[in-house]
Amino acid sequence: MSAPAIGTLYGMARWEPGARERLQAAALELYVRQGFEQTTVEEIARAAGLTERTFFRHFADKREVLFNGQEELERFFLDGIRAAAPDASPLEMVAGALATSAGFFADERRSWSRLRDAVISAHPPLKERELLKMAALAAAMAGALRARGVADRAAVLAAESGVTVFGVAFTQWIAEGETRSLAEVEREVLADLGELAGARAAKR
Amino acid sequence: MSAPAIGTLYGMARWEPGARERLQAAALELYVRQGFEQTTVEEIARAAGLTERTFFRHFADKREVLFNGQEELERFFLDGIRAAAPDASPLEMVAGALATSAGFFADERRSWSRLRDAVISAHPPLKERELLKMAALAAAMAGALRARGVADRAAVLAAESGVTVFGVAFTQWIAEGETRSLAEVEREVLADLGELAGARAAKR
DNA sequence: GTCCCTGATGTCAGGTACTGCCATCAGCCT
DNA sequence: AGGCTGATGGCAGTACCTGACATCAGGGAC
Repeated sequence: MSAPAIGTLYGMARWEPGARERLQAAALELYVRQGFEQTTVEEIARAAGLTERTFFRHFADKREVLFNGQEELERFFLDGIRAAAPDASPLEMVAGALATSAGFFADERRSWSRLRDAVISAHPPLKERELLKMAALAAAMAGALRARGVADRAAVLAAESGVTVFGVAFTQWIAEGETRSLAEVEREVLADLGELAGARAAKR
Repeated sequence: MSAPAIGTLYGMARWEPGARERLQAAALELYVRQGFEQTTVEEIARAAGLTERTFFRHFADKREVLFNGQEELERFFLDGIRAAAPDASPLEMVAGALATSAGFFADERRSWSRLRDAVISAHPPLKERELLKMAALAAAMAGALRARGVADRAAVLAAESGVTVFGVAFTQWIAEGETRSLAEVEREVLADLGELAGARAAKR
């Protein structure tokens, strides 16, 4: 259970460290270059200097290799909800989660995110996995909201709306020419949603 | 391209008609009885009196066999949007789509829907496919909203919110003991969403 | 009636994703 | 010195899915 000695000064490890990261980098690169279906797991593994068998020890399947920081992202969102004011409304808690989550996506990540998103959007199997991750995120947020005393129905609706806002904001954040931070865009989209729900006469 | 003679009085067709439906019924039954992963396509095909190869002529993959009426469901939603009043707000158009869509789920379908939903919810691969279908539905609705003059951002938000409401309402509709129609439940959930977005001080 | 076309199905071969099981072997601990 | 640990490799096997070709009843053309 102790952490392995990675890159000590006194000797090479038995294997090149960072196998997992090498696999992820190789997979993204290959998926971009030649498409998801045209890339075999064997190919990815060899590009990372490993075997197919080892690939499946690090990732449950061929898609999962592109979905890593999920637990961490989830932690950001949940922390945001837990840090909300005691008397905040459900949507305010979600707004807090969105604000916190933006910390996960620093500006340096933008172009990498753009690349990754392009690959995922271009391949339905990858899109499916992403949707599942987002659904899990929404479910976790709903749980956190319930833990804060929000009623069941409201918790689910608020959480799902939060994920929707995140998705729309994220798409805008990686759009060509967009320079604002994710947090800024999220605030704008959230405001749009409020306007949409509040408007009774406004169209277009 | 002409319709095949199904069940004429003058002779048996070369093959038992309704192959597609038999495959769907067999698949659902087997998925329920022994689980999705424990069921092979070969098994489904044999249960329907066909071969594995024929299964894949009717359905793109092992999951797709449970997702059939997608185009029809989509048509219901889109018709609802197209039928909305010219001066309706985006959310009102979505409300119209929801109301129309409820026509797709007559009360006789409720227990079948419950069974199908239980299987899908219990198996992540199936859940993934369902999420993809719902995302496609949202995208189609957003397109229909844009065609009605709704701005891009608002169209996407309204469409995604509509799908969220549909999902929550559907879950409630198939809940044990629920007797109201889907349309009624949808109205309630939609009202809850409005309350959530409009409330600035209301909690729990 | 004969011929040919159509279309749903079957058969077969093959590729790829994924899994179970066992072997290997550097580094660490005792 | 010896044994344990843990990441890896090798190999066999199952199941998903596809392409190519064969089969053959029904129906239309003549």
